[in-house]
Amino acid sequence: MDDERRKRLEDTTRYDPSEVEGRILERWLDGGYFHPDAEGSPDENFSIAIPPPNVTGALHMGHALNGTVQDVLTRLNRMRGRNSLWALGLDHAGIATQAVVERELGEEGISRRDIGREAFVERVWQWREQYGSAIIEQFKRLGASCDYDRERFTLDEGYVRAVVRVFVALYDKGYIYRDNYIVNWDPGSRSAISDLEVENREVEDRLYYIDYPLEGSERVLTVATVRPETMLADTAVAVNPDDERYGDLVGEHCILPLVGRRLPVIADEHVDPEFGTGALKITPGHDPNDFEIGRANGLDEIVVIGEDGLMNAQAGERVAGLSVEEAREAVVAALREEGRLRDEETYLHSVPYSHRSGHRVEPLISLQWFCRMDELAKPAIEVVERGQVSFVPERFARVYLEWMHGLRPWVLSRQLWWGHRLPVWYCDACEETYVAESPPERCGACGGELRQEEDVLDTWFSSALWPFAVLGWPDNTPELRAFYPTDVLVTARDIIFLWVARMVMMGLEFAGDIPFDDVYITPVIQAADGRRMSKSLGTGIDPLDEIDNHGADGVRFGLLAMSSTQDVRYSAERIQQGQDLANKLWNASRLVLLNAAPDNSRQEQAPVGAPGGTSLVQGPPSSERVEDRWIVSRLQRAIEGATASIDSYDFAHAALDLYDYFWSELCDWYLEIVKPRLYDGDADASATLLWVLEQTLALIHPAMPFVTEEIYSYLRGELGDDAPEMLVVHSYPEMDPELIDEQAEREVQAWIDLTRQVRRWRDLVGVAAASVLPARVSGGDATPPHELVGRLARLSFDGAEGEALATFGSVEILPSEDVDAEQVRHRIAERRDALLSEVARAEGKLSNARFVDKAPADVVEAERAKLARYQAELEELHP
RNA sequence: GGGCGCGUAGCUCAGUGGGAGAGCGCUCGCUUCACACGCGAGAGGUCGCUGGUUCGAAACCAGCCGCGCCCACCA
Repeated sequence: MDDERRKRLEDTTRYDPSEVEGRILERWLDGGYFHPDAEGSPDENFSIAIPPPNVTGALHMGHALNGTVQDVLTRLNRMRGRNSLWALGLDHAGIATQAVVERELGEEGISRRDIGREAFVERVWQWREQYGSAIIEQFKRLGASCDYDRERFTLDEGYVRAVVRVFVALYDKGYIYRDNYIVNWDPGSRSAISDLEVENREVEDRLYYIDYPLEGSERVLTVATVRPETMLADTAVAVNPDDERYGDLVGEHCILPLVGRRLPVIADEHVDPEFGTGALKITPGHDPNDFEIGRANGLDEIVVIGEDGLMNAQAGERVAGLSVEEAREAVVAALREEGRLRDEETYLHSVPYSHRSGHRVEPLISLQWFCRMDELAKPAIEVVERGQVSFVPERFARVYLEWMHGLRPWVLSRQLWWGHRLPVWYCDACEETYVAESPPERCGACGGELRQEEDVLDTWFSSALWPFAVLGWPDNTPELRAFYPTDVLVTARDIIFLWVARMVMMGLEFAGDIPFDDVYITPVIQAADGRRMSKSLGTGIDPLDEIDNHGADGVRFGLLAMSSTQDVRYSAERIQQGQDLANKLWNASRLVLLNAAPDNSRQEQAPVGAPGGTSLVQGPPSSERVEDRWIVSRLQRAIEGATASIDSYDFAHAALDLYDYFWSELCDWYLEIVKPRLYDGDADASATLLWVLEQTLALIHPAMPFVTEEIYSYLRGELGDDAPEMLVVHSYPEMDPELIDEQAEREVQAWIDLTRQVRRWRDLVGVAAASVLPARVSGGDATPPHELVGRLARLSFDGAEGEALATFGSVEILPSEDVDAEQVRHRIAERRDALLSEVARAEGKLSNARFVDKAPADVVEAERAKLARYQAELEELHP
């Protein structure tokens, strides 16, 4: 370390993330550490495909958590010597992106239709060029070690080929087809949307009871509906086949009020006799349920609401051109006028809304492209049932499987401009349809001109190909060969159906293998008050602000520490804890780096041949001192625990256990114990400290990469020339059972217990903190560990005499003017009471014959040992 | 209607069959030569309720109460 660096280390008593993070990131990027060669096999290598953020996106807490988790896994595996790729890219996000650019146009007072499709799409591309990399820069600030040199976009030229290839193949298999079918129509985006893009909201509506007169009779059939305007498209009335009230009417006809159409009365199981009047008006054109009934009974399908959300000509002169709401009022008014409205009441029920636009979904029959899912689902179900793809937490596997078993066809086409245009061409002259990767010049049947389908694909169609398309499929690229299948998918539970399930299906169908082995579902981070984090509610917290205020390491640690198998509330305290930890790491390292005297003679045994050439340069220290063996042993425990936790995706325990090891064991005890030796230039202490620090930094690096890398830049000079250039490619510590030293652990734990007992006693009897109390070792000299306990608990063993005030093990505290005798008596009385009650508890348990007989022997034995300990302490207690 | 998850210290959460834990907050004491983003000590809990299983339950089982989420075509 040169003088300037040393000076800086000495002067910087507070770790400043904002000064460090930018230049560390730059060194990582310049070093190419995130850009693996496409070599080796998927089994040897490690890979993750990032859930591609929307180009319109800004980093939110979900990304921050999700990104941190993926980065921990990627960095850990990279350090383990596996060739590791975190594949990066952005999603074109059809509706979202189109909406952003449309809004921008709107501010200029123009609509997308004013400028036309080509110009509009051009405009979106411009927008993407200008703003589309914002979120990528934000991921960098988090420290995400993605491969920024292999960025993909779901509308890249290669990606388009992948989408077209898949569409055509599914069409050729007969899975993709075009049909007139009832769909969820979103009047907001003016497009069909899939079932998954619909959310149900509780809404208070009015339920109207309408009399439908029976043909040739005075009787009426009363139906109940919340959508009276759709009666204009009614084509039947249905009753339950077992409903005795109406059994005689099945086969008869009603006359539709206002319209006069004859409606057959049919019987259908779907009708609930308990609801309303037990008679259901059937509107196949505007209700999914009625649509099914209609198809089953061969009913006419009439559509009265257009894709513009207005009543169409079919609805009749009276209401044509009106909005749905206006039409409802008009229809109700007309019914009332004709005396057909029997009753109305308020009614609370769930109503479909578009997840995207927020508009109330209008079910209607429309000509769209669909994909059958049943065949694709079968193998995707099997791989999860077999555990070939496993979910963490496990319960999500059931969620996945339940959904997969009831899959309905997927509406693929969207009436948007931004997206993958369907590879479908029509000949207007002869109505021929061509579905192909590239269309023929002219219609093969009649020679007419071909016109490409205007619709684009659901964004999730291209997303479904992500794990292999991001690696270059359909080309047989080196990346595909080296990194597919990926190891793990890290995502949120709300897109298990939309995305995860479809990736499994498409991966199996087109890439010939599962897309990932594990699916780790992250918790949803709620606002601190338990509400959803959202911009509109004002409950969102910007991760970038948090990084500004607490550093990326603090944010990462906090997110890991607060994560769980269930949803969590955002914890500012955990972030602060992470920031404090970074500072503590920095300062503890300063202590070591500024005082350790490296013993270069110990650097010869550099293990070679570790994968990736990133071996530890120093072997473990060989000190015989108990405390040195203790910290080395405790480090092994920390390695074992953290590794096991991360490998089972338990990030909170990994983070908190590392915190505990570092702060409570390494700093609070080992550093305090070893300080005098360190200042004296003790070679064993220095060697142990440097080695433990190196290991600890490596251990914590995946979670807190910046601060550990910064410290490593100072440490590296102490390690010798073989040390890896940067910590990011340092080998990850492995637990060495040889270094576990139970005897040292017991011994030092006893010192710690003793020290704490003395400190507690001092505090309770009110001794001033600075006072050094006279003490004596019963039956011996003040040798270690008493010397040590004396230093840590401020005792002096300088041969004073007198009757002991208190005894802790072999340490006797002697009277002095600093101790208030009255307080001591009081304290002793309290302790006696506590011990007596513990003794009573233990004796009670042990005198219970059933306990002694039935409990395992070791449990009984442990209880006896406790009792003995309490009784011994009682005897030692001074009167 | 079905399913899932959760009720543990003032707050946010760990703990899943043998003496109730962490972080923050709180109290007391410390400018102890790495760190006041610090050091030492402490207070604080009928583990939602009721029953059951067990020698022993915060944990396992059943029921109930409360909260949250997902799925579902009762108009």
